[in-house]
Amino acid sequence: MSKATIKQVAAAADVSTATVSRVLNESGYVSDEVRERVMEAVDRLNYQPSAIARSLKQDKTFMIGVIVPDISNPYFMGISRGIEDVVGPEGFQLMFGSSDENPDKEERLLQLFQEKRVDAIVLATAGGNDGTVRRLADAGVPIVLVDRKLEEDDEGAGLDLVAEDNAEGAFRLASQLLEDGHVRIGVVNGPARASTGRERYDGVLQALRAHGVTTEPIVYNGEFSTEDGILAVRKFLAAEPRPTAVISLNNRMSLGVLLEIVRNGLRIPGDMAVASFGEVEAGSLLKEPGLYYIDQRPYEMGTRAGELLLRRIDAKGEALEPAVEIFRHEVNRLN
Amino acid sequence: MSKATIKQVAAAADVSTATVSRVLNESGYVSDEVRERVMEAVDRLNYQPSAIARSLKQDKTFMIGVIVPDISNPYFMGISRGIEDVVGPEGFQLMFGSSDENPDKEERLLQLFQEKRVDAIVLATAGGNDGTVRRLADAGVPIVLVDRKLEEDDEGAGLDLVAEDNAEGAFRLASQLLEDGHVRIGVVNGPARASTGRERYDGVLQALRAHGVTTEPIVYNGEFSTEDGILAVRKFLAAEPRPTAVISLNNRMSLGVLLEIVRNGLRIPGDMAVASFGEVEAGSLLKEPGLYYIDQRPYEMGTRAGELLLRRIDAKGEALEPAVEIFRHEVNRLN
DNA sequence: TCTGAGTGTGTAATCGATTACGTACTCGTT
DNA sequence: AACGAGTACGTAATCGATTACACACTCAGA
Repeated sequence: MSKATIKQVAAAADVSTATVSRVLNESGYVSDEVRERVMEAVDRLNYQPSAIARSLKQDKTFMIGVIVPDISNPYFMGISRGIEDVVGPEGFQLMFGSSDENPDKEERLLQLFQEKRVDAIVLATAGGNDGTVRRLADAGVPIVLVDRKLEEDDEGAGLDLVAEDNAEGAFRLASQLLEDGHVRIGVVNGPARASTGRERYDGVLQALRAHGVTTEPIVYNGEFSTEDGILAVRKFLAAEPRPTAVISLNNRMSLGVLLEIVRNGLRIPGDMAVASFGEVEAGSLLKEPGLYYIDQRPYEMGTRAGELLLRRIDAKGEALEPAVEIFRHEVNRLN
Repeated sequence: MSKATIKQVAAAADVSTATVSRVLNESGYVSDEVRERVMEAVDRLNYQPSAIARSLKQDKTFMIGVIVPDISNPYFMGISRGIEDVVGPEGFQLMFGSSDENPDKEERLLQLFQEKRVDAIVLATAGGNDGTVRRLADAGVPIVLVDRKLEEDDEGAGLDLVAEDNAEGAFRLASQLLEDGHVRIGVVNGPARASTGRERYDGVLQALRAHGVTTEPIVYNGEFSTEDGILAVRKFLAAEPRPTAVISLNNRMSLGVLLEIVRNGLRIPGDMAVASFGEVEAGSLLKEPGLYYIDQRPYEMGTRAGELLLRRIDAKGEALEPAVEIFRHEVNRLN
């Protein structure tokens, strides 16, 4: 009862495999009578063509590998949805891998995807794999970078790139706190491997300088996890003198920041002001309004990435000049 | 510079393709000298074997299809992590599909996964595809149901099943509210297609009966989305008489419930008590403690599902008697 | 010396599709 | 009547690996 092959269908319908293929793909000429015989055989045998065999012959898998640092982050899920909504209608299926911010795991995924012969790769890199990425690109695998740049180069380094204006966003976010009179600011930063972390932190420093603040900010370096936000707040609360505001450079960490501040019975922004790069879905559960945040547009970034993917896949390896798309944003205040 | 084949490697190392294959798979005998020549050719040509070709020959893709109703729900992400942590070390890669609670989309995914010849399928069904599921199972595709049963049958219907004791959990959850003196309770229910929705709602009804409550609960039927929680609360607040407690039968909807109650300036549980089937990650952001919830154990469910998968894959189509695993839980109170 | 087990390597079939090419028939045109 | 275009279908090569089988050689034990 299992897996019928095209040969069996051909035999059952008393035609050649070529004809069966023609019927199923609606290519070439087939008489109505034969078509019907084939169709009948197809669903009598419950035949499902093997995408494996097809891919081998056609050198096309209709699969797109997506590598993100944290699959449970709504931000990356948003990007994925955007990609899928664009490439899905063209017949492509996404294949996910989460690197968990771990460059080694990311490298394994890149390798795996190449072996699986995905038609293209979307990469939000955890960093540290410039060499592997370049090898793949040289081997002709279409690659679109999202959210994060490679380490070595400041531009997409010859690859398509869809990212955000991190420095500018962080600058504005920090400026808000500064204009509210905060001077001692705790910064919850991500790993230096991630270009987003580096750029956003630079933006904060620039804002401090622009506002004539010379005291060094107190910094916590984490891995973009909720737990990191919690630990950062603990560090800040124990600091002397204690900061009056926290700026968190990633949405997951922001949630941790909020949870820990609330757990300590402090009020936001009364006792501790908070600014977040990225929205916190449940932020409105807070007692009082006043949370500053930058709302990113992951879905739009995803659709744009999807378009770039299709463009590259259509180009079939021909050299295209790399597209770079930078999303800008505004600072918002909750409620 | 692109895609070298095993034939090119063989030529470069001046051996047959069989020998190259033996070197790469460490099977059969190969002399040290030849092995070295081959290895050298492999990385000089930057050769990556084609998983496509291998899969065709070996009838094994090392891919496991995972179909969930909502990929952005941390609950299903937890299950997925559990699965991955068990099957990953055995060389399997997960391939995701989100049905968005849509039976048609789910059917397309089932079909797609069969064509891609995944080695097994994990299904948290949106409902309405009993026929297709059974066809796949008959065709020899190992299938493990998680979280939700098929519609027709009360047991796994001959398939492996990892689920929760929904009726019991909902019974306890509702009982808490009842014991606190609530009589008018708003129930935020999911679609009847989902077995979880049906069973949990039954549990609530049983609790009402057991506590001698005869007034009909006021019910909102949604699709397990956050938006549904919001709409449900609007309905309840407009009802006359207004319920004093809400029980939400799914974590996503619970978040919506909390958000909308807070948005209306009401206190939890003072003005409106809330009980949730499933944890709400950011629940602790609430002003006051008092949220009842059942904490599910998606990760453990995932690992169990992973084990069942491996068992079935190892069995290679031999009939195994179906395993059914039901997780039970306790009611907790936040803070 | 003969035998058989253990090594080392190549030849060719195979997996399940697609597709280039060839053949044959039917018409309408000139 | 000859020709070319359009229609209908089959044969066999092909994609890139794995693997059954065959062959050849080495060496230890009888």
